[in-house]
Amino acid sequence: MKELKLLFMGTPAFALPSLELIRESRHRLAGIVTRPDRPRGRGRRLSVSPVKEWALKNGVALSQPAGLKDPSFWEWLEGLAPDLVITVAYGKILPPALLDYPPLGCINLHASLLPAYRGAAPIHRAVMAGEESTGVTVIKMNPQMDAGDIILQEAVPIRIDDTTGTLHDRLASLGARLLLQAVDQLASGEAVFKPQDHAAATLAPPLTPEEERLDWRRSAWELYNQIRGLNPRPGAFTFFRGRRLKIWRAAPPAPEKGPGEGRPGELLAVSPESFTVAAGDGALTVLEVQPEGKKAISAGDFCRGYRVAPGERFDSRE
RNA sequence: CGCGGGGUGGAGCAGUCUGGUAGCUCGUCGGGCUCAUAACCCGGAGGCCGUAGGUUCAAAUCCUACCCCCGCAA
Repeated sequence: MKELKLLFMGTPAFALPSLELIRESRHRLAGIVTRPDRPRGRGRRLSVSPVKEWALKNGVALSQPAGLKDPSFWEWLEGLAPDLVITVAYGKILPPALLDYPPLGCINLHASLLPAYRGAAPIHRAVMAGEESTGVTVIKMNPQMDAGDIILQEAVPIRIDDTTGTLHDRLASLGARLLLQAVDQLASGEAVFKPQDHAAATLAPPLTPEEERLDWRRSAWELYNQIRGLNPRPGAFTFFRGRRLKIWRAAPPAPEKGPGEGRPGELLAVSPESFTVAAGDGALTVLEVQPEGKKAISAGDFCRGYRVAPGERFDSRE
């Protein structure tokens, strides 16, 4: 099997297991491209991507081009002359010139069973939709987003208590193995390319703040899936006593709960470890919350500290 | 200089505006009651009120600076 010279493009933590496996592989990691540092968070401090940190720690050549057509980037790229470009959650579309540049092309690891959930937020959206399975896919990239031919694909069950966080970690490490397998297949010329069924494609665009808002008229199950889909970030929110309250964790709703008592959003019961809110269908037992400006606390601490009593209301709006 | 909330016994909060004995729901320890308990009753321990300085007869509370935590927006 040929040893390939690889260029890796990625930005968030999802890419790290892939980087680790590549580093340990027979192939040569010649360079890493990640998004430029940008002012972020409170106070507008400069943020460094997880992939950049990894590159610095491991001493791999790094480039952070503002645009992938920049002459300076191309100078850098031609100096490396990679056989294959790998992208894992890079965050930008690659221009055709770049797709065509490496002899073996560009491949991408995506966290869904393509053609389902094309786009930036496949894990969040799969969990929020209550899917029972998802997966990872390695494709040969083409000019359209996440639409290239499939090289390898593997399904993963979504457990009832999975959050986006737990699923993310499993998909990242499974994806890393699948990615490396695909690289090996390309190196040996054994890779098989299977076109996607574009008619079956669905989209997973970035989340909007509005999608983090809990609407208590929805069913307990929909709310449960929304909450775990938004954990560990950005979190689902509601309003309590006029202030924002994030709901970080809830219990899976009881299987058979009809149109419960109480109006949607009404606090039905308080226990030492949780509180239960009426939903449009059934009721949701909340386990962990975070008042605006405070740290996350257990639902029990919340009820004790804030003297929460049945009959109070959670509102979708302030 | 993006906007804003907060740091009070082990946990979560009130008290700060209107300075004057450190409070609430829990936990914990000891005792009692009960077939039983997330039960109830009685009693106890545990706090330099984020740090430093200032004002004052007196500061958790007012003023100044700093440290730390968090929400929104990007």
